[in-house]
Amino acid sequence: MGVSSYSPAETAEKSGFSIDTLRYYEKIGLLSDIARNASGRRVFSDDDLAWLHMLRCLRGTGMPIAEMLRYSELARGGGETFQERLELLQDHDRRVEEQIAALRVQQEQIRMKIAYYQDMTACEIAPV
Amino acid sequence: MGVSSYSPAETAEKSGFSIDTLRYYEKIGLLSDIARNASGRRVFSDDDLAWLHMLRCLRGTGMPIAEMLRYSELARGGGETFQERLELLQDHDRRVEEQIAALRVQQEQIRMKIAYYQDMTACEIAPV
DNA sequence: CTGCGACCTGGAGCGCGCTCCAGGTCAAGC
DNA sequence: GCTTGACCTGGAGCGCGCTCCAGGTCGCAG
Repeated sequence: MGVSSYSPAETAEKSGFSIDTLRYYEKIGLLSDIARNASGRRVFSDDDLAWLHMLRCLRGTGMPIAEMLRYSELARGGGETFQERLELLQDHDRRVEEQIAALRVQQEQIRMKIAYYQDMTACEIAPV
Repeated sequence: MGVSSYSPAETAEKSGFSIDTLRYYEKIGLLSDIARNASGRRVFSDDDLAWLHMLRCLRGTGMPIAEMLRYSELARGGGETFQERLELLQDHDRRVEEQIAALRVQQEQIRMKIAYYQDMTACEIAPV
């Protein structure tokens, strides 16, 4: 069972965001209500980590900060906003799908080039 | 049969790069020996378009400009550099593969969230 | 001969997403 | 009591990859 309370350094390590980025995200409103201890230092909870994990998925799949901001505003809005959050994620999912498809197509071209160079270097190594 | 000679505007349209980007690429050395007509305007050939297509694949799969520069230096080096070009592309291909795999994993998480919201909104629409 | 529009150049500016810095606070260890 | 080190703040700076701008040239249509 985890401790359910994490220092900035631990949170950075677990979330994959740097401490600076965590502070930045709090500043711009991607992270809200991060607890503080008596001396004003941030104390992250398991919920915060779960939220950071979600942010990581969104960023990692190319969602711009502005849209993540929209999503976190919705998340603060409670159950009223489930439908909107759903639509936002579905739109994003579609873009991710397109992104992967485009990568595959371009990767295929690159692999054709690789095959070409393999032929070329094979010729050099064992000519005629 | 194509005309095999293209204005900057045509080239931009066909390659998907903006005219400004084409100029920028020439300036930094990603494009070399672009022909000029009598009045100093760029004239792109089918070879140039093929090269731009390759650049598009590389950029589109996330290769940084610095590495594309390395690749174009090698390309200028002739047959001597096939082996190096091959290795560069193979390394990149591996990174693209990892990138796609990472996208898939994160997409899966997002889809779990989508499923969750779908349950939630289903409940709201038809409660109890 | 004039106007227009596509093009040229060098260089400044921009948007994004962090990343770094100076100067300060606090708690624990020696 | 003093040092150390993790943390705090507001704000400046940065790297990347373009994108835009001012001022100029050229060739063709009217």
